[in-house]
Amino acid sequence: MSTASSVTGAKSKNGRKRGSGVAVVYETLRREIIDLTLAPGSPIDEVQLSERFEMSRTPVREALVRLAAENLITILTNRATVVSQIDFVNMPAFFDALTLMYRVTTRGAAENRTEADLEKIRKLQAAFARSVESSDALEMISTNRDFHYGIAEAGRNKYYINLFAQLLDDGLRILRLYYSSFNDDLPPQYVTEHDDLIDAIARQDVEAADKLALAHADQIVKQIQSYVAADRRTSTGLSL
Amino acid sequence: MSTASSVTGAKSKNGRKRGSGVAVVYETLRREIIDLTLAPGSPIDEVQLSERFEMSRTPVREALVRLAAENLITILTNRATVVSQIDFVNMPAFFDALTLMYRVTTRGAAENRTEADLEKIRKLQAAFARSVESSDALEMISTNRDFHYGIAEAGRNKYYINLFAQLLDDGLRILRLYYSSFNDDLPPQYVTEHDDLIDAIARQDVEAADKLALAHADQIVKQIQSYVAADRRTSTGLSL
DNA sequence: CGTATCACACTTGTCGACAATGATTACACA
DNA sequence: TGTGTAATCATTGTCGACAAGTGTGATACG
Repeated sequence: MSTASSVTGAKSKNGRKRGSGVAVVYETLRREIIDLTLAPGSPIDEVQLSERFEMSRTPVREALVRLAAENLITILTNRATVVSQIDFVNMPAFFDALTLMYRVTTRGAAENRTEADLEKIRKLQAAFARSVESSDALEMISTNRDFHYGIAEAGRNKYYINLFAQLLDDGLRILRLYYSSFNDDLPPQYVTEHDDLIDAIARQDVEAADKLALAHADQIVKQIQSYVAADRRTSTGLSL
Repeated sequence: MSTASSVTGAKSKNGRKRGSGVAVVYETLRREIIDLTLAPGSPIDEVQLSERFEMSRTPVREALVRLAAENLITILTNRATVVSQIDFVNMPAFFDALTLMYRVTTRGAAENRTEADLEKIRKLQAAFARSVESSDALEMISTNRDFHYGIAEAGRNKYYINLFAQLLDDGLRILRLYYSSFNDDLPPQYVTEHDDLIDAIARQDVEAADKLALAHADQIVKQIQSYVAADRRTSTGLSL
């Protein structure tokens, strides 16, 4: 091999493999949107992105189309592309769907989990517990999401997994928006609730898992609601 | 206005408005895939499509990316793009999700329906009844889908609406695959069940609506299962 | 001083061409 | 005759450039 770029495999002059460009842009932007690194409403400039990722506008645009399909960005034809706003109007629908998916995925996990699933879920829970101990709110949000996503995967229903992922990511944006509010008072009972959830799944007690998931969901919904209610920035039309 | 193309609005030389190309390709292909005009596994050629729709490959590719995001086509990087196969392996998950969405959307409709919703739903049901009377199986499948989608819209939960739409479309492909099987024996009780459903939604009886939706879903699931069970083409590994 | 109109600049949508990758075919050798 | 290899071909991924809208700012007028 004579090209001076890397050890692993054949790459083109840009240092990328042929079809990988879109994926990089897609995943990077996706992460940044969910992280709120890109604030809701931020304009997205194609040329700027193509310069940043060192590729032409074509693959960038394809990545944007994918993000728009997931409703993470909004493409205004012939006008501009912006990061999608957090939808406070449909909040009740969001809570409803989130609660249902918490329940259904947990039930599914209790029914279908393998030993390997349990092991993975326990690892995710350990990561969550660590973040709680170290009072790292941002890490808590993220590991909590991963924990429940892991449970959903054990349920093995791709329809539920996909919808749940979307809901969890939407929730991530909301929580990060308010994360400073709960920087101090961490809810340590979440760790216990997670442990109970794992127990129910382990002994395949579907009904118990369902009840615990419902209670857990209610808890989370109420917490988010209290943040939103305490913040009247978006609800009132009073600007300045 | 001096350009010699049309009356309504300014169009470019192709007779299309600027950002509309992608949408046309997307919607046309989407329809053809769901209609099984494009059979599962069919290869999709970009050049061929760009000739057919009289535009360059770029907008065609963007439409394909959107279709791939909905899992209607499968893009094999650097290789080929094909119409996604109907997934018989995940059939149980499909039935599970379909049943749940039938229930949840019907409940939602019972809770939130307006008079305008009811009127629309009744019209959709009338269309369904007409197709049953005329023994038009393909039309039945389609109007039945529209009827339940209309109910979902009355529930006003975009998360449920989106998932349900995906499930209904997946189901459409399966039903069309087997539609010759029920060309003769039409299930007339479906019309009655739909009427009962409308009644429950009209008087906002959530529990009754739920029960009816569940029974209706079971009915449909069993019907599909019987088609699939009667056809061993895909299940057995015996080729030829 | 406020408002309507026009021209300019900027961003997006589309195009045609080139480059890279995988499949196919022909061929050589065992 | 079967198998491994190399060249050819078709198709996809990417690029740079052009065209068509939109927003903005300057200018003229009331």
